[in-house]
Amino acid sequence: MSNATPLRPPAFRRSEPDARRADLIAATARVLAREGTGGTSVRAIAVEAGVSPGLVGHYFAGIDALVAATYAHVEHTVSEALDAAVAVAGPNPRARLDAFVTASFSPPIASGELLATWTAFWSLVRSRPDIARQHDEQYAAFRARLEALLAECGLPAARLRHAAIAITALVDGLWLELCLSPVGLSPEAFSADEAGAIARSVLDALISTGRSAG
Amino acid sequence: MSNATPLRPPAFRRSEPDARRADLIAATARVLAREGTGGTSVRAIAVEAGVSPGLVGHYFAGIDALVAATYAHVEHTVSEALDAAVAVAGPNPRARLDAFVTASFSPPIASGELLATWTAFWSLVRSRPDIARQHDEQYAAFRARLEALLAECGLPAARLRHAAIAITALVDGLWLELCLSPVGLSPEAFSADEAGAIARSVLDALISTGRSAG
DNA sequence: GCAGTTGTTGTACGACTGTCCAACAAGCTT
DNA sequence: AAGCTTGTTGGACAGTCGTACAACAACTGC
Repeated sequence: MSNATPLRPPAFRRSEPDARRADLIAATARVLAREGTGGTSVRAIAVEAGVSPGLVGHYFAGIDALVAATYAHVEHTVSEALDAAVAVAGPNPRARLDAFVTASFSPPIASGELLATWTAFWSLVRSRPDIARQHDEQYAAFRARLEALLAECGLPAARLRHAAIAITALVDGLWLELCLSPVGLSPEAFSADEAGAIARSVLDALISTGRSAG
Repeated sequence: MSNATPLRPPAFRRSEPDARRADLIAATARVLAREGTGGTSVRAIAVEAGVSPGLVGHYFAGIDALVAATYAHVEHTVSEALDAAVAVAGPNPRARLDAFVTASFSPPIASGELLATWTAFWSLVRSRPDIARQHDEQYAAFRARLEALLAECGLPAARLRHAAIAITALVDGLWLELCLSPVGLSPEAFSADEAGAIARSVLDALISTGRSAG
């Protein structure tokens, strides 16, 4: 007998709070992508993360808070992808703007898998003031970046706000429809390339109008 | 003793199937508006409609089918409101287009109460092929009407498709943000009037570009 | 090696979900 | 007035939901 108490592997591993939080958020994003809003529950997330269901409650006040944190994380990923696309576009202002909208309709941003995260979050905005505030902040940040890019292109300051709202809405609307109707499934659907071309042509129209008339 | 069997009012009233269907759909719309997506259940809808919960299953295959029917009905209402706005705008093509976008941001279309119906529907699109088809059809109809209005304005046929996609996305994006951030609650939020002005200025840019360049 | 800390487990709990169906009754037909 | 059709009821059903909590165990510091 070499060992009276057979040494078995640990039943679980401890994690640093931040790492575990990140794990749970990533698991939530995967479940939302795979199962959709309706199939996303505390238990499904716990299984996906390989932890006990009780742990979710230990790190997040509730399922709503977890969804909100997941939205914040996904939006952060999107922001980084957009910044990276703008950075590689070089110094030309218009090229940077084009890179911004093109990236908005390319993976990993334009992916039907992200849609459930957005709809789940939107469902909470109207009933939860704290989540409404989170939405406002993230929307404001998104619009501010677009305003900066438009300012670089020489758009007069007086038109910046409306132009940024317009392009944000245009990109959001195209992105939403792109996620809802992936090309190939429906005969009328437009492709990511088309969405980019459309957004760029609206940018053309807005910027040239601004220059000739303002 | 006037009556051995006291005559009591009927315990319930029968309805024509179509009328009852319409009642249930209207009740679903109200519950979605009041309680949000999360609070919308078969029982809540039955209470709102003043019927027994079992009746819901008698008329609709499931809660998903009822949500889809509610979406179809609300979108029909929206379409009629848009048509009415265009009709009263008179014969001038550009005035008709302006009326279209202005109405898109006015009651009863731009109302936060409608948002839950849309998010609930969007949540079903990716997992239910039949609902995806319904979305494609209603989106195509929406875009077709916009194409007709743009054609009246003299936009060349080659640019009609992209212009209609652009304006549809722009209006959708503005509408969504308008519902998510009612002006007054957030300092940066834009108003319905602003949304209309923004959409009309993009129309200006698109149409004038089309005329001068092609 | 032995506490002490605390991340983690697993389950119990009550409330709620969607679906189903046998019994009932409203209103039309005869 | 009696019968029939069928819209309607109301509860049963199995399942899932989110949350709470006592017990357990992995790791830290001693």
